[in-house]
Amino acid sequence: MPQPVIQNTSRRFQLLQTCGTARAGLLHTDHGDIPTPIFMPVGTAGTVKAVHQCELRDQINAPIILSNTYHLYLRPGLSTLQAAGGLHCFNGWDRPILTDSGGFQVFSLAENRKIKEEGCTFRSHIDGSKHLFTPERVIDIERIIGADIIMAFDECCPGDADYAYAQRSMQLTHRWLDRCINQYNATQPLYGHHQMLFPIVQGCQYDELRRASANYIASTQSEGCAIGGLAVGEPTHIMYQMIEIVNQILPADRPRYLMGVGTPQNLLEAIDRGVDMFDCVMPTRNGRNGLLFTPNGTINIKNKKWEQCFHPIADIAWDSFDNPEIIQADRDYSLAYLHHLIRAQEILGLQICSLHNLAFYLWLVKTARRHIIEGTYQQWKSALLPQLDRRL
RNA sequence: GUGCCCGUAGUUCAGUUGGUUAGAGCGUCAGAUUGUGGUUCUGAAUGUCGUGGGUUCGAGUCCCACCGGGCACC
Repeated sequence: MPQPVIQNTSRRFQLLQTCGTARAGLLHTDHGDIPTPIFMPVGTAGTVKAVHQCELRDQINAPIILSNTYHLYLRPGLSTLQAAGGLHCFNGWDRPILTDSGGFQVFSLAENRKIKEEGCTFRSHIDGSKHLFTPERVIDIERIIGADIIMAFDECCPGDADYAYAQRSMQLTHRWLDRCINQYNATQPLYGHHQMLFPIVQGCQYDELRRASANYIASTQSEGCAIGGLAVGEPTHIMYQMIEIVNQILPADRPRYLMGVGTPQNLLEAIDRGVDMFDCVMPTRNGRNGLLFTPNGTINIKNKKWEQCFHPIADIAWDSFDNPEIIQADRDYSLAYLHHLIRAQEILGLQICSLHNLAFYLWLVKTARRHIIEGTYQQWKSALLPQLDRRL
């Protein structure tokens, strides 16, 4: 049986400039354009935790957010999402959305999973009920959610898997991808805007498998390609090596999305190796735990040293960096106050840290993009990396 | 005034017929967190065992006095 190919695709990605292997581009969706490289805030349950849509839009100008098929399917459920007219109408976000397929939850909720050729059975973390995700079912669900970019259903292999397991897992992911593509071709968007299907490269930490998977994904004619199964326990230099191998194969005229990554340093290195899109829970989850990312290093706001530091957040976080778009919260609130809010587990503390970190991540990719266009990316990266490693 | 109960880490408490270096939860101080459960995990610090005396090879534990808290009765 020949490998199925995605139909009704068009050129939605413009590669504008390269600097070494780093790329600056523009991805067009029916809900707006996305400059790349880009970081996509994670909004698992249809909301970026602790952040208002208006803050995402007006204060930090996030062009796209991510949401999760697995979580939305369980709650609020498909009938509500369909009745609402899709997730854009439901949550009021009128810019692009990307939905993850639930493949990662199969991996991360390992106790409850059972993977078969047909698909994956799992138990709900909410009420313990049993469910079956098949590639066809996941595409149907992603049609109902209505994101602009939808991810194929894959198996995310553990970072330390042996070759035999990694190979079987990759082959299963490819067979599931064929079924995703067939279902995608056989169905239509429900809400009148185009949905791009991104397949996912797997292959764990094995060069040969990564090459095979990248070639398979490249031949699908998809409008974008994702790299999965990284930052799952393997050493960082292996991750970078896998990115290099895969990006030598993936077509240059399509955006490349590195799933679930990562630290600010990871982003800079991956951008340098030709990655265009990122998502990660790190800025929001670590923010809720009181860790602030800044261009001068990280701040653990829970540390006693901040107890009576009455300077505005911006004075320390953005010291010696010229950023005209510093969020108002960074100017309004002191580190001492934020220290108090986080220790008192006040909701406002989670909001400030989450928004601050997302603002920083978006500043990082925006500034990276400017330096790619100006041809100074590598120098800028080399100067910034040691700063990011600092602890304030 | 009399009788009874209690006093152990910042806090709430455990601590065997007296037996190695007195423990736990929470808190504190740090660290981790990579396609999100405001989650979870890891490490560290912290004791005049109310005070003083006694018995004993050995006392948080038994005895006496005192101090502090609580309850009941007069």
